[in-house]
Amino acid sequence: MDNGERKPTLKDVAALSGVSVISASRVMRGAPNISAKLREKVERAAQTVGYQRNRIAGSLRGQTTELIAVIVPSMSNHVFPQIVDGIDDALKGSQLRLVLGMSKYDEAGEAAILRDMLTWNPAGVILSGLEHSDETKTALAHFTGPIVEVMDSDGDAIDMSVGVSMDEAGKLIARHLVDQGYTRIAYVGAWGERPKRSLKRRLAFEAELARLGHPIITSVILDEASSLASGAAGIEMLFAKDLDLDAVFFANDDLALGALFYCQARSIAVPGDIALAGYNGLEMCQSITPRLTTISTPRFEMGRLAGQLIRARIDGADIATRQQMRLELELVAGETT
Amino acid sequence: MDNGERKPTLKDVAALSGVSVISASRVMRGAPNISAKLREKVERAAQTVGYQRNRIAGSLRGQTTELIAVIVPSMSNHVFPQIVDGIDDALKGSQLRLVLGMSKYDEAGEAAILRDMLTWNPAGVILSGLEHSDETKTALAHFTGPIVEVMDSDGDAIDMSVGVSMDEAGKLIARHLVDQGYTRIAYVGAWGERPKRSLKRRLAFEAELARLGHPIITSVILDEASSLASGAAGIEMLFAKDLDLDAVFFANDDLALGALFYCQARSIAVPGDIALAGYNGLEMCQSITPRLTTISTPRFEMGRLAGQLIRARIDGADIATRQQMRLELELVAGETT
DNA sequence: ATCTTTATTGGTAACGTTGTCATTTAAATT
DNA sequence: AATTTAAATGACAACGTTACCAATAAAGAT
Repeated sequence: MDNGERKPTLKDVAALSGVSVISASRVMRGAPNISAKLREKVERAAQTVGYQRNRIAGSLRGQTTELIAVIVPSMSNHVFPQIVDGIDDALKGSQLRLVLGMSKYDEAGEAAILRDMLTWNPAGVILSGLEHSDETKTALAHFTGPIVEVMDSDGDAIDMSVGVSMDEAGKLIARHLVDQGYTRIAYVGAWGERPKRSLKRRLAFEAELARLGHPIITSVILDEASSLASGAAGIEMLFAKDLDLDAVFFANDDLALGALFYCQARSIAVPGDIALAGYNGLEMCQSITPRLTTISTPRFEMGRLAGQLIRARIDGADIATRQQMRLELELVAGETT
Repeated sequence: MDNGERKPTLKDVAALSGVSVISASRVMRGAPNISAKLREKVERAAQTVGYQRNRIAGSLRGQTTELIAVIVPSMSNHVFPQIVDGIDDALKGSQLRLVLGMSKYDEAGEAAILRDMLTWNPAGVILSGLEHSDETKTALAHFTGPIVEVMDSDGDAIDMSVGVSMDEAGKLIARHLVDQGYTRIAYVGAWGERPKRSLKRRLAFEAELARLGHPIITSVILDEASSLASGAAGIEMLFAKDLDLDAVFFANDDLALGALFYCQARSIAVPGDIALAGYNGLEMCQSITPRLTTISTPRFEMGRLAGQLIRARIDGADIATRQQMRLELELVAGETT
């Protein structure tokens, strides 16, 4: 595969087509004011020598890349892949590329990855959530490109943000459960409440329950990561406490589904014996019987908007539209509550 | 946040610490043979001016980046995110970064993204599957770094590969169903059998069924993407044909689960009325009741190995170990067959 | 036919780093 | 103490592109 020779450069293309290097450059990157004749000559020469642009060189000269740094907690999760998919969708058709890093829900990890990514001079940065370590903020202090924080809308963005309200989510579910007549309500979280937005959601949930006169009976926060298995473990733990609960809200659908399957396997009636609700609105929730009550979050859409904001600022560069977008949540009442 | 000044460079660090630029460079990238004194001076100066490496410049000079181009079909899928997670895991601790692209299951799209990515001079490339358009192969013809194709092991790799055998998967399920006494067996695929490896799996499945004396009754290939909903649509379509089937193998777990939920919602007994089997071994399969029979694929592990191969070749550069790794599949017999 | 304006092309330098080779300094050997 | 070897530092050039400005050619205006 390797013919041993070095890659053809603009110089080679220029030489072959008998034009200057700078003209070849202009043709290759589609700059304006190029005659058809010249364009054709250069394109043929490029074809012949097998020229490939060198974005590294271009980026050095131009002092900016077309790379977007994206840092998410993890990909083993149903949420972030869809965010990334949305970002990619928004970037389609541009020359922008995603550089991906995973923080594993660790704030120090996020800062380290971010610092590394900034050495590539990205054109923009996308982070998840609004809570970041001081290190992260310091690293971004001298970054001049657009920054979008995605997921959460309750708080101040470093630059721009696209998210949903954790506060609203907690309240929505609390009201729904009380409306349905449940009074002895519990909560199950996981992974030590990382990221922090799950904590915000829980606090809003608990506050609203209290306000409605049915304060939370107990909240269990597991150490393990969210999974179907830990959801099952969570509800088992609650049952063991013998608290006569009638409803449980879980930090996410994975946990809630795990609990639902746990109940189904043991013939515990849902919602007869216990009502269950989750958060995220995974496709799964609407396909199973009974359908899981949950809050549907616009994951793909958040990613897409984040990508669009970044792109708009890079392209148009027109205004430093420092904005925070809050998207709507939807309570999807299933048959588990 | 933007203080208006340009970013500090090695020149600034060198000036402040009173050493040469090249010495500052050596300290910053941890080159050998540096006196403690010099190192300390430089590091303090770097700290003071807030120096950040510029990998773009370094990459131009060194004619190589530390970027790994990864192209997968999509992220709205349970398979590829885990592959990516595995790759990231393997790259952890190195300076290598993932640049991600999505082909949307389109071969022309793959080639276009790949060409674009190659303009960034990546150190390595990871693709999914072994089937690629000529354009893709042409684009890679002059690429000198390591290339790993992940997912599939039935066929020739461009360079290296890590995958499982589609042929074996098809046979495993065929034998299992026949062993269990099923004789009137059907298949449901989706998304027009993209990527091609699902086709390979089906053909092996059909061939093995025929060999065992119970040729496939019918194979339905849906146009829509795989999802729980399309799985339900698939089995509904089969029932409508009134073929007196006793088992169905689905192209993946999403489809199979969709079919299972469809049956559960309609009190169709599984496996009494119809047996169902999927492919991938998602966590979900083992949590529901009845547990879904499926073939478990080592997704994270495939990604991890792909990352390790790339990393080994880049680091050690030691041998052009042109290898193809085939990982084991495991039939997970659940209660749906 | 001459003068402007605009479209098209070219030349030079610079982006920030590091490979290569040269030089100086320190350590080891005779 | 003189010589050899190794360690530490430095100078220079080059990686391939494009921003900036200058020059030329074409088109339009008078």
